[in-house]
Amino acid sequence: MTETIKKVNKKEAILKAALQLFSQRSFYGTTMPDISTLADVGAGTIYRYFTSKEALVNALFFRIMTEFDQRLESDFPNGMDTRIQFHHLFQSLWGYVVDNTQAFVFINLHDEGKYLDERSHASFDKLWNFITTIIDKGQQRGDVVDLDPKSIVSLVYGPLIPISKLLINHKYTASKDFVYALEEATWRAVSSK
Amino acid sequence: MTETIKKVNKKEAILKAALQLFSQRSFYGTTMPDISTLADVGAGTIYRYFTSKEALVNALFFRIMTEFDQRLESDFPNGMDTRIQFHHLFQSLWGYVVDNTQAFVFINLHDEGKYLDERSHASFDKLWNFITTIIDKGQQRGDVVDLDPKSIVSLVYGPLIPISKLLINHKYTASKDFVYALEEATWRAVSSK
Amino acid sequence: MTETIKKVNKKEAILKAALQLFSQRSFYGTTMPDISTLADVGAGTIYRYFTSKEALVNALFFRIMTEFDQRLESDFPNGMDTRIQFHHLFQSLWGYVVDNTQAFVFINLHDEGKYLDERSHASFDKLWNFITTIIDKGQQRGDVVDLDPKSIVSLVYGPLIPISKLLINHKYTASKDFVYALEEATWRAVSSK
Amino acid sequence: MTETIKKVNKKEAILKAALQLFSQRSFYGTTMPDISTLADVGAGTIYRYFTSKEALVNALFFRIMTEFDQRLESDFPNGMDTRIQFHHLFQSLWGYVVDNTQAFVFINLHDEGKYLDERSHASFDKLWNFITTIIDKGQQRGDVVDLDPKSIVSLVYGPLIPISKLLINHKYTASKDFVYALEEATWRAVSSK
DNA sequence: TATGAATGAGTTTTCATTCAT
DNA sequence: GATGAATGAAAACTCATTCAT
Repeated sequence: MTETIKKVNKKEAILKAALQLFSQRSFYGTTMPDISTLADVGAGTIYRYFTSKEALVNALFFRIMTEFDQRLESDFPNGMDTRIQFHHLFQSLWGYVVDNTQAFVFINLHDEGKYLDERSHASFDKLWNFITTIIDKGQQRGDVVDLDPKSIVSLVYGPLIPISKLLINHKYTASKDFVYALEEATWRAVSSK
Repeated sequence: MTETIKKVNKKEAILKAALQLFSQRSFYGTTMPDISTLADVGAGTIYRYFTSKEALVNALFFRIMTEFDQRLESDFPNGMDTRIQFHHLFQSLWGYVVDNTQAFVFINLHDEGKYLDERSHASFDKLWNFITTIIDKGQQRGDVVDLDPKSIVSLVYGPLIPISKLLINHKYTASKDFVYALEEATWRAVSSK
Repeated sequence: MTETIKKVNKKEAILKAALQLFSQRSFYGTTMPDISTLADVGAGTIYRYFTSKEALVNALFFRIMTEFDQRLESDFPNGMDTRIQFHHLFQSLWGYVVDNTQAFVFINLHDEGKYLDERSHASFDKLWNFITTIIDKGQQRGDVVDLDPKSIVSLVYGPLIPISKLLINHKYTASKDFVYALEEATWRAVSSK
Repeated sequence: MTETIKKVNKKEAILKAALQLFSQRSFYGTTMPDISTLADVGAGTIYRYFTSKEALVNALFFRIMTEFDQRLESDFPNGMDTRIQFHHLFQSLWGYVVDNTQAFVFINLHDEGKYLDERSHASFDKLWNFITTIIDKGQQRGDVVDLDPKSIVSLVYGPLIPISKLLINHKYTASKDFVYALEEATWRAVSSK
């Protein structure tokens, strides 16, 4: 029992430390001893839970993408109005970034890393595809402007990248009202009229 | 003559190789031999032109930011209508990214690096401030929506980040008409009316 | 226990190897791989105990000077006759050089090195000052010839430098009687009559 | 003519710069670019006069030892009284060290270097043997104390080593009277009576 | 199971030497 | 002859990973 809890705690401590350091210093800029020190475990202990540094980033990346995707997909108002769906999408996207800024920074710093494996790439694509599909359907209904779907996703997702950097550096705070105003602005860009 | 040309060529070859590798593999993921091999110079030669690996990224970052900023600022229609100014800004931004995709990817991968020196940071801030000022003035004239200027800059600048990754991977092509349509969409997001 | 012993052994093995190589080939003429090979440890292991090559010479220099100084100062016949004090000084000086010839060669090869830190310099000065003080007091008592103290110290200490080189190369052996005869000769040089 | 002078000047400039740097930083601590910069010649120019760095130290060492030896041997009062001969030896030794302190420091820092060739070693031995022979003859005449000749040479030569370091650092000045007093002290050590 | 000392391959950097001008 | 840019072998140092405890 205590054993299991401890085990979980160590693994979680390692993942937490890794997230913090990878998002601040990038994959190659972070050393395994850095992680073990921050996680307060022995250097060798990391290798009990992850076979290599690459395995560690991949585990982290996959977990984060999965959580992120679940946040977007859970309670998604399927079958409802495009505007309602967009509202849900936008708010869950922003909600995730505000609550998990470090994780979002981590994603955008690492999504092109050549150390990412198939599964990690797939988890990234899954989220991206989910958003694309929503946009797609909106276009089919004639509610969303007729542009390449990837561009439209970029209009929605892209602004979060510089903003997440501002949030991390505490140069920015996102109030509820603010996010609503941004949603309106983004919807103006994206809606067919 | 030949002397000077050669010298310039070596330095340029090193900068070109460094840009390519840094934008693909990041700063720490790129080794000096990687660069010297791609630039087709001896490993020691890099150190004739740059005192260290850090000095090299900084020289590259500063040069790129300066060129980028000049592109935005040159021929800027000062004193003209906000819409015209926005048009110029959007088109020069996109023009730069389309023509220098690698450089743009490089910027977004490195702008938070702790190896960047004061001058590099200042060159980044200069461009960001230039855009912010344009937005600011538009707001003062009542043409731009009343939101935190940093958010508005993010709405304009942010989408280019995922798009530049798509451009690099040839998963995307930006036609003239397309960029015009995107400008319209972005203007809808940003304009107060 | 075994842990501690091993640890001590590795550090000591490194210091021993460093002493041998530095005294034979000088600081810059000795490479870290040379040292690690002779000490029979991995190249990286040296850096677990010493932060840099400079830190290693300094640790070695300080340790040697401290031991040397303790040898001279321990059991020093304070308050006794100048001749007795000179006897003690001369014998402990020679005793140290005969027993630790390599260390003495090391000292004289490195005492002017610009890689030496404050502490190392201070440890060298401490020994030199100790000898100078003895000579000084002898002069005050009128037992030692009236010459600049540094010169007198040089008359006592200087001859050991070429002799230590001869000892190292086994071109010389210092018997007890021999050292007594040299003490007599040196005393004739140094005594006021 | 001018050519030849220039040539001589360049070679001399190189040797002068090498002497200064080698005596301050030792052989391995000095780089060829350091020397070429101080000599105010191109890096490649050194190789017109000396085939390698080793050849350069050896040329320098040999030249210095030869000059030093000539100073000792020239006008040596052969056939005269031991005391007179000792006077000449001591004064020419000190005269050389005072006039060429850097050269003397250079000698003592490099005489054991493994980069020295046969000729350099021989030039060092020649001087040492010259002194030894004088001592030897003095012993045969019964004027010099009966000790191993190498020890006696060390008594005469050794004190100059710490003193040359003091002279270089301007912590010491050797007046005529001073050197006479030191000669007296040294003669007391060395004379059989 | 957890540790962290030890390792050596790989990284950044230096420098003796060459050679085109 | 003189130069100094260019080189690459070798140096100092780092760090992912292993393994004895």
